[in-house]
Amino acid sequence: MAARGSPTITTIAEAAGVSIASVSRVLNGLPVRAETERRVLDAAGRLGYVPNSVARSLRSARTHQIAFAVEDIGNPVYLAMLREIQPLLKAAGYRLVLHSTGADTAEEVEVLRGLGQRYADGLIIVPIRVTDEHVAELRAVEAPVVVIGSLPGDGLADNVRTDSRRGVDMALRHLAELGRRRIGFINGPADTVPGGARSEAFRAGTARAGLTVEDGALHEGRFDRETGAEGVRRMAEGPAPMPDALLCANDLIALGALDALRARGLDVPGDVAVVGMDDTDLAAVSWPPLTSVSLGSAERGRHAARLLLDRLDSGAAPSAPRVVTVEPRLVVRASTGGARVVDNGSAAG
Amino acid sequence: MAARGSPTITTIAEAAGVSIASVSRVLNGLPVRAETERRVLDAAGRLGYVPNSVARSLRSARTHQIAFAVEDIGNPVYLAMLREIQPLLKAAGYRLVLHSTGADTAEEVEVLRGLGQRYADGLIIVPIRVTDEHVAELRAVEAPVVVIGSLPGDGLADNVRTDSRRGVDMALRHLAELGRRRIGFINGPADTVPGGARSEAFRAGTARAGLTVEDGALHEGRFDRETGAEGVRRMAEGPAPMPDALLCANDLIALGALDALRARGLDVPGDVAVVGMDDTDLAAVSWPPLTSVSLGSAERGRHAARLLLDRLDSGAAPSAPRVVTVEPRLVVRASTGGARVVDNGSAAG
DNA sequence: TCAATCACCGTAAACGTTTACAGAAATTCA
DNA sequence: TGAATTTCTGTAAACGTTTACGGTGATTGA
Repeated sequence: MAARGSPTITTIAEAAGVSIASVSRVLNGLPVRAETERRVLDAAGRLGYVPNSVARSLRSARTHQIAFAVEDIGNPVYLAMLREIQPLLKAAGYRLVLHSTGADTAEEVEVLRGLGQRYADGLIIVPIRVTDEHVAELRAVEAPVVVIGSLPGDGLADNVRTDSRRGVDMALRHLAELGRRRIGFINGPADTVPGGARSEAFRAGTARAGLTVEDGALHEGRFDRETGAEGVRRMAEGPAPMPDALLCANDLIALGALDALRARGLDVPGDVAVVGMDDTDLAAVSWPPLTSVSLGSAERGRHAARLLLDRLDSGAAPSAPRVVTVEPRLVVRASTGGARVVDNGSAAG
Repeated sequence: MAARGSPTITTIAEAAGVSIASVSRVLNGLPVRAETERRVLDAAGRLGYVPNSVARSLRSARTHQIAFAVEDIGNPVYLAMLREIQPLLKAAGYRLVLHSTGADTAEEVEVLRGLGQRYADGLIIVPIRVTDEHVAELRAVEAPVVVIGSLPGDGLADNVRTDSRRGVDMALRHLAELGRRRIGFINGPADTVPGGARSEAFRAGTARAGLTVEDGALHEGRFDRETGAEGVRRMAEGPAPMPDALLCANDLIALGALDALRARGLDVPGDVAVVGMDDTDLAAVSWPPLTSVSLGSAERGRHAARLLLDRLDSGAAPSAPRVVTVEPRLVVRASTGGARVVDNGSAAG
C-alpha cells in the first residue's frame, strides 16, 4: 500500500522491514536489537512520523489533558489562577483545556458531566455557586476533580479554600487603626460562593469589632465597576451620613467606587478610605493605588494544580479528599493612607 | 460479563438486547425501529452511558478541539482575543486547548509541530517572532492554522493582521493637532512581530509628517511597565529637551511612563501627552485615563476563529489562504487632553 | 554435538467507536 | 398467498496504538 496521509506505525514498520510491535518498542524505549532500533528511527525520521495521541489515549486510557473551568477567564482572579496552573501542567506533560462557563450554573454542571466523555484526565473547577446538582455530579464523576472555593459537605473532592473571614478581619482591623468607624460594604451577588462568604465575613467581622453597620451602608449588586459606582451613589444620596471607609468585595467594585467618589469631589483616602479584595493587577494600576485583601489567587491555583497532579501521577491510590486553605494577606496602598506596608497577618487569631 | 468501569456501547447493547451497531445508530439518530430506540435509550439512561470522545475521535479523525497558542495569556491583548474566540468555538462544538508558550521561539515551533499528534483539529497562533522554522512548519502542517500577526510570504496560512502603520499615523495626527512637535517613542523588542511593525510604523509616520525625531527620544526595551519608566528616565536625564508627547508601543509601557512622569512632577497631558497602544482594559483604569490606539484585539480574535471554523466545517475545500486586515481606532482619553472622542479613522488614506 | 537458556521479534487482541455489507424481517403489490 | 421490495439489524472491519504470548534463532554449558 502506498502511504496515504500521515505515516502511522504501520507505514514505519513497512519502511523499516519490521513489525509494528518493534516500531512501538523502539518508540517507547523498550529493549530491541541495535540494528532494529536504527532502522526504525531511520524510517521514522525520514517519513516524519509523529505518534497519534488519540490512538494512544484510547489504548492507555490517559488523555494527558486537564480541564480548567471558570465562569469568565476575563476575571483577573481566574486569570491569576490560570497563569499558575498552566506552566505546572505543561511541565508535567499535560495539555490544558479551558472552559469559560458563563454565569449559568447549569453550564458548570455540564462541564462536570462532560468529564464522562473522558476527554480529560482531571478537572480543576471554580464554581460560582454550588447546587445540589453540583454535589450529585461530584459524587458520580470518576475522574479526579479539584474544587477551588469552599465546598459544603466534607469529602466530596479535593478542595482549595481561602479564609475570607480572616481576610475581612484584616481589612477591618486596618481601617480601625486608621480611626475609621463608619464602614460601608459593597458586595456582589450574595448567593454566589465568594459573595456569600464575603457577606458573611463582613457581618461577623463588624459584629466582633463592635461596629454597627447601618442598612444604608450596605449595597449588593454584581462584581463589576458599575456596582461600585452605584453603591457610592446610593450611600452619598441616602439619608445616613457617608461612610468614612468602604470595603468592596472585589477590586472591580472598588475601582467603580473610586471613580464615583472622585466624581463627587470626595477625597480618597481623606474623606473615604477604600479597600478592595483579591489584590488583582488592577489594584496596583488604579489611582490612587488600591489597598486590597489578597486572597491568594495565584497560590490557590498552584495548590489546585499540585493536588490534581498528585492524584494523577502518584499511583491510583484513592486516598481521602484533601483540603488546603490559603492565608489571606492585606496589601496596603494609598487608598487607605500613604503607608506601603504588607501585613501578612501572621499574628491574627 | 459484569460491567466493570464505565458503560460502553457494548454494555448498553447487552443490556438492551441489541447489537452495538444498533446502539450506535440510536445514539447518532439514524433510522431504527421505535422499539429498538426505546430499549437502547432506556438502557443508556439507566446505566448512565456517556460516549467516549477519544474512541469517537479515533474513528472519525475529528477531535473537536482547537488549540490557541500565545506567548503569555496574562497579556491583556491575548486575553481579549481569547475572550472572543472561546465562545465562538464553544458554540460550534469545539473545546479550546490553551498553550502559553513563553518568550521562547522554539516553543512556538514545538506547538506547530505538536499538531502532528492530531490532538486538535486546528490552531490559532499569535507568534511573537516568525522564523524560518515557523515558515517550514507552517508549510508542513496538515491541520488548518490561522496566524494572527502579519506573515511574511503570501499563502502560508490564513492570516489576520492589523494595520500598525495606520494606527500610528492616527496617533501622530492626533498629537499634531494638539500642537505637539517633539514626539518620543518607547518600544518593546524590535525583533518581535509587534515590536518590528510598530517601530517601522513610527519611523514612516514621523517621516511622512515631516517630524524629526532625535535619538534621545527613542527607547527600546520590553513590553512592560519598567520599560516605560526607564524610557522616561532616560529621556528626562538625557541632553535633549524632554519630548512633549510620548507614543508607547503598548499600554503597559504607557502606564510605566505615566508613573515615572508623575514621579518627576511632570503633568500629563500638560507637560507631556501620552498615547498607548492596544487599548486594553488597563487604559480605562489608569490615571489619567490613557489615550490608546486600539488595534482591535477582540476583533482579530473573532476573525481568526471565524476563519478557522470556516475551514473546518464548510467541507474540506482547500481554498487559498485568506488575509483579513483589521482597522485600528484611536480612543482618546485624558492623557492627551480632556476630549473623549472616538476617532474611527474612516476618513484616512 | 545436543539440550537448555536467553534475547529478540511477530502475531493478534484490545481500547470504544462508526459504518459497509449482507442477511433477516417487515411491508407492499399483484 | 407469493414474490418483490423496503426497512431494519447484526457481523465484521477499521481507526492507530500498546502489550501478552508464543516462536525463532542465537548463545551458553556440558
